[in-house]
Amino acid sequence: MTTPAADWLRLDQQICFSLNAASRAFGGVYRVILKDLGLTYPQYLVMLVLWEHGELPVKRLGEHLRLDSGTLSPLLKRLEAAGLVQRERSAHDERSVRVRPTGEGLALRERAAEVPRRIAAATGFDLDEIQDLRARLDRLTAALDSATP
Amino acid sequence: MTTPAADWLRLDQQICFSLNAASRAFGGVYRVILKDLGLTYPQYLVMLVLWEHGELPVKRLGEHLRLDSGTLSPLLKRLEAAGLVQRERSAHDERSVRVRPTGEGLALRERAAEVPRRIAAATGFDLDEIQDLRARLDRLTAALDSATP
DNA sequence: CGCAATTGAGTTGTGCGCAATTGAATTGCT
DNA sequence: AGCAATTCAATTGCGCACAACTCAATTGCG
Repeated sequence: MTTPAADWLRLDQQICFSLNAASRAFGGVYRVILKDLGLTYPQYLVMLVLWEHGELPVKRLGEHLRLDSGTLSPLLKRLEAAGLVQRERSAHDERSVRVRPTGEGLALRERAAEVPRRIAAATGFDLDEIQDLRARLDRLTAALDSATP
Repeated sequence: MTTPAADWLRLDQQICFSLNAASRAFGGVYRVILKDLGLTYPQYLVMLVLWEHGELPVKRLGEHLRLDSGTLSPLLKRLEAAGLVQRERSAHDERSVRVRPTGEGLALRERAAEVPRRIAAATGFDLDEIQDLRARLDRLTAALDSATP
Protein backbone atom coordinates (compact mmCIF):
# COMPACT_ATOMS: atom_id res chain seq x y z
CA MET A 1 0.00 0.00 0.00
CA THR A 2 1.50 3.30 -1.13
CA THR A 3 0.85 6.91 -0.25
CA PRO A 4 -1.37 8.78 -2.73
CA ALA A 5 0.65 11.24 -4.74
CA ALA A 6 -1.41 14.19 -3.49
CA ASP A 7 -0.44 13.42 0.10
CA TRP A 8 3.26 13.86 -0.49
CA LEU A 9 2.85 17.54 0.19
CA ARG A 10 1.09 17.01 3.52
CA LEU A 11 2.75 18.96 6.30
CA ASP A 12 2.74 16.05 8.70
CA GLN A 13 4.76 13.96 6.28
CA GLN A 14 7.63 16.38 5.95
CA ILE A 15 10.61 15.25 7.99
CA CYS A 16 12.06 18.74 7.82
CA PHE A 17 9.01 20.10 9.60
CA SER A 18 9.38 17.70 12.51
CA LEU A 19 13.04 18.57 12.63
CA ASN A 20 12.39 22.27 12.56
CA ALA A 21 9.69 21.99 15.21
CA ALA A 22 11.96 19.94 17.49
CA SER A 23 14.77 22.41 17.02
CA ARG A 24 12.56 25.32 18.01
CA ALA A 25 11.10 23.39 20.93
CA PHE A 26 14.66 22.91 22.17
CA GLY A 27 15.18 26.61 21.71
CA GLY A 28 12.34 27.30 24.08
CA VAL A 29 13.74 25.00 26.77
CA TYR A 30 17.24 26.43 26.42
CA ARG A 31 15.93 29.97 26.56
CA VAL A 32 14.45 29.29 29.97
CA ILE A 33 17.46 27.39 31.33
CA LEU A 34 20.12 29.74 29.92
CA LYS A 35 18.42 32.92 31.06
CA ASP A 36 20.17 32.62 34.43
CA LEU A 37 23.53 32.51 32.66
CA GLY A 38 22.71 35.49 30.45
CA LEU A 39 23.37 33.45 27.31
CA THR A 40 21.37 32.70 24.21
CA TYR A 41 21.56 29.21 22.81
CA PRO A 42 24.05 30.02 20.02
CA GLN A 43 26.19 31.92 22.52
CA TYR A 44 26.10 28.86 24.77
CA LEU A 45 27.35 26.72 21.88
CA VAL A 46 30.25 29.11 21.35
CA MET A 47 31.14 28.94 25.04
CA LEU A 48 31.01 25.14 24.92
CA VAL A 49 33.62 25.13 22.18
CA LEU A 50 35.79 27.64 24.02
CA TRP A 51 35.59 25.70 27.29
CA GLU A 52 36.61 22.58 25.44
CA HIS A 53 39.38 24.01 23.26
CA GLY A 54 40.51 27.18 24.98
CA GLU A 55 41.71 29.98 22.73
CA LEU A 56 41.12 29.53 19.01
CA PRO A 57 40.61 31.61 15.86
CA VAL A 58 37.15 32.60 14.63
CA LYS A 59 37.68 30.34 11.64
CA ARG A 60 38.09 27.20 13.79
CA LEU A 61 35.16 28.20 15.95
CA GLY A 62 33.06 28.42 12.82
CA GLU A 63 34.18 25.00 11.68
CA HIS A 64 33.13 23.41 14.94
CA LEU A 65 29.73 25.09 14.83
CA ARG A 66 29.12 25.23 11.07
CA LEU A 67 28.80 29.00 11.31
CA ASP A 68 30.46 31.70 9.25
CA SER A 69 31.86 35.08 10.19
CA GLY A 70 28.62 36.76 9.22
CA THR A 71 26.99 35.06 12.18
CA LEU A 72 29.96 34.85 14.52
CA SER A 73 31.35 38.38 14.29
CA PRO A 74 28.38 40.15 15.84
CA LEU A 75 27.75 37.27 18.26
CA LEU A 76 31.34 37.40 19.52
CA LYS A 77 31.08 41.14 19.86
CA ARG A 78 28.14 40.65 22.20
CA LEU A 79 30.00 38.01 24.20
CA GLU A 80 32.92 40.41 24.46
CA ALA A 81 30.64 43.22 25.60
CA ALA A 82 29.30 40.82 28.24
CA GLY A 83 32.88 40.27 29.43
CA LEU A 84 32.92 36.55 28.66
CA VAL A 85 35.50 36.49 25.84
CA GLN A 86 38.40 38.51 24.52
CA ARG A 87 39.38 38.91 20.86
CA GLU A 88 42.73 39.88 19.45
CA ARG A 89 44.45 39.74 16.11
CA SER A 90 46.93 36.92 15.80
CA ALA A 91 50.57 38.06 15.89
CA HIS A 92 51.88 35.99 12.99
CA ASP A 93 48.76 36.20 10.82
CA GLU A 94 47.12 39.57 11.02
CA ARG A 95 44.06 38.29 9.16
CA SER A 96 43.17 35.90 11.96
CA VAL A 97 41.36 36.92 15.16
CA ARG A 98 41.85 34.67 18.14
CA VAL A 99 39.04 34.30 20.67
CA ARG A 100 39.52 33.16 24.24
CA PRO A 101 37.35 33.01 27.34
CA THR A 102 38.05 35.57 30.06
CA GLY A 103 38.23 34.59 33.71
CA GLU A 104 34.56 35.39 33.93
CA GLY A 105 33.90 33.25 30.88
CA LEU A 106 35.74 30.33 32.41
CA ALA A 107 33.92 30.78 35.70
CA LEU A 108 30.62 30.47 33.89
CA ARG A 109 31.48 26.87 33.10
CA GLU A 110 30.75 25.83 36.68
CA ARG A 111 27.30 27.31 36.54
CA ALA A 112 26.69 25.73 33.14
CA ALA A 113 27.61 22.28 34.40
CA GLU A 114 24.05 21.38 35.26
CA VAL A 115 22.56 22.54 31.96
CA PRO A 116 22.92 19.24 30.05
CA ARG A 117 21.25 17.31 32.83
CA ARG A 118 18.33 19.68 32.96
CA ILE A 119 17.97 19.50 29.19
CA ALA A 120 18.15 15.73 29.18
CA ALA A 121 15.45 15.63 31.83
CA ALA A 122 13.22 17.88 29.72
CA THR A 123 13.43 15.52 26.76
CA GLY A 124 12.16 12.57 28.74
CA PHE A 125 14.52 10.40 26.70
CA ASP A 126 17.05 8.09 28.28
CA LEU A 127 20.71 8.29 27.32
CA ASP A 128 20.62 5.44 24.83
CA GLU A 129 17.73 7.01 22.98
CA ILE A 130 19.53 10.34 22.87
CA GLN A 131 22.73 8.79 21.56
CA ASP A 132 20.82 6.88 18.92
CA LEU A 133 18.91 9.93 17.80
CA ARG A 134 22.11 11.96 17.67
CA ALA A 135 23.74 9.35 15.47
CA ARG A 136 20.82 9.35 13.05
CA LEU A 137 20.75 13.14 12.88
CA ASP A 138 24.48 13.36 12.26
CA ARG A 139 24.16 10.83 9.47
CA LEU A 140 21.30 12.88 8.04
CA THR A 141 23.31 16.09 8.21
CA ALA A 142 26.25 14.48 6.46
CA ALA A 143 23.99 13.21 3.68
CA LEU A 144 22.33 16.61 3.25
CA ASP A 145 25.68 18.40 3.21
CA SER A 146 27.10 16.10 0.57
CA ALA A 147 23.96 16.73 -1.51
CA THR A 148 24.69 20.49 -1.64
CA PRO A 149 28.21 21.18 -2.86
CA MET B 1 31.24 2.62 32.20
CA THR B 2 29.95 6.15 32.61
CA THR B 3 30.83 9.44 30.99
CA PRO B 4 33.20 11.65 33.01
CA ALA B 5 31.37 14.64 34.43
CA ALA B 6 33.58 17.10 32.55
CA ASP B 7 32.51 15.59 29.23
CA TRP B 8 28.86 16.38 29.70
CA LEU B 9 29.52 19.81 28.21
CA ARG B 10 31.22 18.44 25.10
CA LEU B 11 29.66 19.84 21.96
CA ASP B 12 29.48 16.48 20.26
CA GLN B 13 27.36 15.10 23.07
CA GLN B 14 24.65 17.72 22.83
CA ILE B 15 21.57 16.37 21.10
CA CYS B 16 20.38 19.91 20.47
CA PHE B 17 23.48 20.63 18.44
CA SER B 18 22.91 17.67 16.15
CA LEU B 19 19.32 18.74 15.80
CA ASN B 20 20.21 22.31 15.06
CA ALA B 21 22.86 21.26 12.54
CA ALA B 22 20.44 18.93 10.77
CA SER B 23 17.79 21.62 10.66
CA ARG B 24 20.21 24.09 9.08
CA ALA B 25 21.51 21.47 6.67
CA PHE B 26 17.92 20.96 5.53
CA GLY B 27 17.66 24.71 5.16
CA GLY B 28 20.52 24.65 2.71
CA VAL B 29 18.94 21.92 0.61
CA TYR B 30 15.55 23.60 0.60
CA ARG B 31 17.08 26.94 -0.31
CA VAL B 32 18.48 25.42 -3.49
CA ILE B 33 15.36 23.48 -4.40
CA LEU B 34 12.87 26.24 -3.57
CA LYS B 35 14.76 28.98 -5.37
CA ASP B 36 12.96 28.07 -8.61
CA LEU B 37 9.63 28.56 -6.86
CA GLY B 38 10.66 31.89 -5.37
CA LEU B 39 9.90 30.64 -1.85
CA THR B 40 11.86 30.47 1.36
CA TYR B 41 11.46 27.38 3.47
CA PRO B 42 9.04 28.93 6.02
CA GLN B 43 7.03 30.37 3.14
CA TYR B 44 6.90 26.91 1.60
CA LEU B 45 5.53 25.52 4.88
CA VAL B 46 2.80 28.16 4.85
CA MET B 47 1.88 27.25 1.28
CA LEU B 48 1.76 23.55 2.23
CA VAL B 49 -0.83 24.32 4.88
CA LEU B 50 -2.84 26.51 2.52
CA TRP B 51 -2.78 23.89 -0.23
CA GLU B 52 -4.01 21.32 2.23
CA HIS B 53 -6.65 23.38 4.01
CA GLY B 54 -7.57 26.18 1.65
CA GLU B 55 -8.57 29.48 3.23
CA LEU B 56 -8.00 29.79 6.96
CA PRO B 57 -7.33 32.46 9.59
CA VAL B 58 -3.81 33.46 10.60
CA LYS B 59 -4.46 31.92 14.00
CA ARG B 60 -5.10 28.44 12.58
CA LEU B 61 -2.12 28.75 10.28
CA GLY B 62 0.01 29.50 13.31
CA GLU B 63 -1.33 26.49 15.17
CA HIS B 64 -0.39 24.17 12.33
CA LEU B 65 3.11 25.61 12.11
CA ARG B 66 3.75 26.54 15.75
CA LEU B 67 4.31 30.13 14.70
CA ASP B 68 2.82 33.31 16.09
CA SER B 69 1.64 36.48 14.41
CA GLY B 70 5.00 38.14 14.99
CA THR B 71 6.49 35.72 12.51
CA LEU B 72 3.50 35.19 10.25
CA SER B 73 2.35 38.77 9.70
CA PRO B 74 5.44 39.96 7.80
CA LEU B 75 5.85 36.59 6.09
CA LEU B 76 2.27 36.68 4.80
CA LYS B 77 2.77 40.23 3.65
CA ARG B 78 5.67 39.05 1.50
CA LEU B 79 3.61 36.17 0.12
CA GLU B 80 0.86 38.65 -0.67
CA ALA B 81 3.33 40.99 -2.38
CA ALA B 82 4.48 37.98 -4.43
CA GLY B 83 0.87 37.43 -5.53
CA LEU B 84 0.58 33.98 -3.92
CA VAL B 85 -1.97 34.71 -1.19
CA GLN B 86 -4.71 37.17 -0.36
CA ARG B 87 -5.61 38.43 3.11
CA GLU B 88 -8.88 39.92 4.26
CA ARG B 89 -10.58 40.62 7.54
CA SER B 90 -13.25 38.11 8.39
CA ALA B 91 -16.78 39.49 7.98
CA HIS B 92 -18.25 38.17 11.21
CA ASP B 93 -15.15 38.59 13.34
CA GLU B 94 -13.26 41.72 12.48
CA ARG B 95 -10.29 40.66 14.61
CA SER B 96 -9.57 37.69 12.41
CA VAL B 97 -7.69 37.87 9.10
CA ARG B 98 -8.36 35.06 6.66
CA VAL B 99 -5.60 33.95 4.31
CA ARG B 100 -6.16 32.09 1.08
CA PRO B 101 -4.05 31.13 -1.90
CA THR B 102 -4.60 33.05 -5.11
CA GLY B 103 -4.87 31.32 -8.47
CA GLU B 104 -1.17 31.81 -8.84
CA GLY B 105 -0.63 30.36 -5.39
CA LEU B 106 -2.67 27.29 -6.25
CA ALA B 107 -0.86 26.89 -9.56
CA LEU B 108 2.43 26.76 -7.69
CA ARG B 109 1.34 23.49 -6.14
CA GLU B 110 1.97 21.65 -9.39
CA ARG B 111 5.52 22.90 -9.56
CA ALA B 112 6.05 22.05 -5.88
CA ALA B 113 4.89 18.49 -6.37
CA GLU B 114 8.37 17.18 -6.97
CA VAL B 115 9.95 18.93 -3.99
CA PRO B 116 9.37 16.18 -1.39
CA ARG B 117 10.90 13.56 -3.66
CA ARG B 118 13.97 15.66 -4.29
CA ILE B 119 14.35 16.29 -0.57
CA ALA B 120 13.92 12.63 0.28
CA ALA B 121 16.58 11.79 -2.28
CA ALA B 122 18.98 14.30 -0.71
CA THR B 123 18.63 12.66 2.71
CA GLY B 124 19.67 9.27 1.42
CA PHE B 125 17.21 7.75 3.89
CA ASP B 126 14.53 5.31 2.84
CA LEU B 127 10.90 5.95 3.71
CA ASP B 128 10.82 3.73 6.78
CA GLU B 129 13.81 5.49 8.26
CA ILE B 130 12.22 8.86 7.61
CA GLN B 131 8.94 7.84 9.21
CA ASP B 132 10.74 6.45 12.22
CA LEU B 133 12.85 9.55 12.66
CA ARG B 134 9.79 11.76 12.30
CA ALA B 135 8.01 9.82 15.01
CA ARG B 136 10.94 10.17 17.39
CA LEU B 137 11.25 13.88 16.73
CA ASP B 138 7.54 14.47 17.25
CA ARG B 139 7.72 12.61 20.55
CA LEU B 140 10.72 14.72 21.50
CA THR B 141 8.92 17.94 20.61
CA ALA B 142 5.90 16.94 22.65
CA ALA B 143 8.09 16.20 25.66
CA LEU B 144 9.96 19.48 25.33
CA ASP B 145 6.76 21.45 24.94
CA SER B 146 5.22 19.90 28.03
CA ALA B 147 8.40 20.78 29.94
CA THR B 148 7.93 24.51 29.24
CA PRO B 149 4.51 25.74 30.25
C1' DC C 1 60.76 39.40 -6.94
C1' DG C 2 56.06 40.89 -8.34
C1' DC C 3 51.51 40.26 -9.01
C1' DA C 4 47.34 37.44 -9.08
C1' DA C 5 44.64 34.35 -6.36
C1' DT C 6 43.28 32.97 -1.94
C1' DT C 7 42.18 33.44 2.89
C1' DG C 8 40.04 35.49 7.18
C1' DA C 9 37.06 38.98 9.39
C1' DG C 10 33.90 42.14 9.09
C1' DT C 11 29.75 44.64 7.05
C1' DT C 12 25.28 45.00 4.78
C1' DG C 13 20.81 43.46 3.64
C1' DT C 14 17.03 40.11 3.94
C1' DG C 15 14.25 36.95 6.33
C1' DC C 16 12.99 34.16 10.16
C1' DG C 17 11.67 33.41 15.46
C1' DC C 18 10.17 35.11 19.57
C1' DA C 19 9.10 38.28 23.55
C1' DA C 20 6.57 42.24 24.64
C1' DT C 21 3.35 45.64 23.55
C1' DT C 22 -0.56 47.94 21.20
C1' DG C 23 -5.16 48.43 19.65
C1' DA C 24 -9.39 46.93 18.05
C1' DA C 25 -13.13 43.46 18.34
C1' DT C 26 -15.50 40.13 20.90
C1' DT C 27 -16.99 37.54 24.88
C1' DG C 28 -18.44 36.90 29.46
C1' DC C 29 -20.17 38.21 33.74
C1' DT C 30 -23.24 40.56 36.64
C1' DA D 1 -26.99 46.98 29.23
C1' DG D 2 -22.33 47.93 30.85
C1' DC D 3 -17.80 46.94 31.79
C1' DA D 4 -13.86 43.92 32.51
C1' DA D 5 -11.34 40.13 30.58
C1' DT D 6 -10.04 37.79 26.58
C1' DT D 7 -8.84 37.15 21.75
C1' DC D 8 -6.57 38.25 17.35
C1' DA D 9 -3.46 40.59 14.36
C1' DA D 10 0.06 43.76 13.86
C1' DT D 11 4.22 46.14 15.34
C1' DT D 12 8.72 46.82 17.65
C1' DG D 13 13.03 45.30 19.08
C1' DC D 14 16.63 41.94 19.37
C1' DG D 15 19.35 38.07 17.96
C1' DC D 16 20.52 34.45 14.71
C1' DA D 17 21.47 32.53 9.74
C1' DC D 18 23.06 33.24 5.40
C1' DA D 19 24.30 35.41 0.88
C1' DA D 20 27.00 38.89 -1.15
C1' DC D 21 30.39 42.02 -0.67
C1' DT D 22 34.67 44.69 1.07
C1' DC D 23 39.29 44.98 2.62
C1' DA D 24 43.56 43.69 4.30
C1' DA D 25 46.98 40.01 4.85
C1' DT D 26 49.06 36.08 3.04
C1' DT D 27 50.25 32.57 -0.31
C1' DG D 28 51.72 30.90 -4.56
C1' DC D 29 53.07 30.97 -9.17
C1' DG D 30 55.66 32.58 -13.16
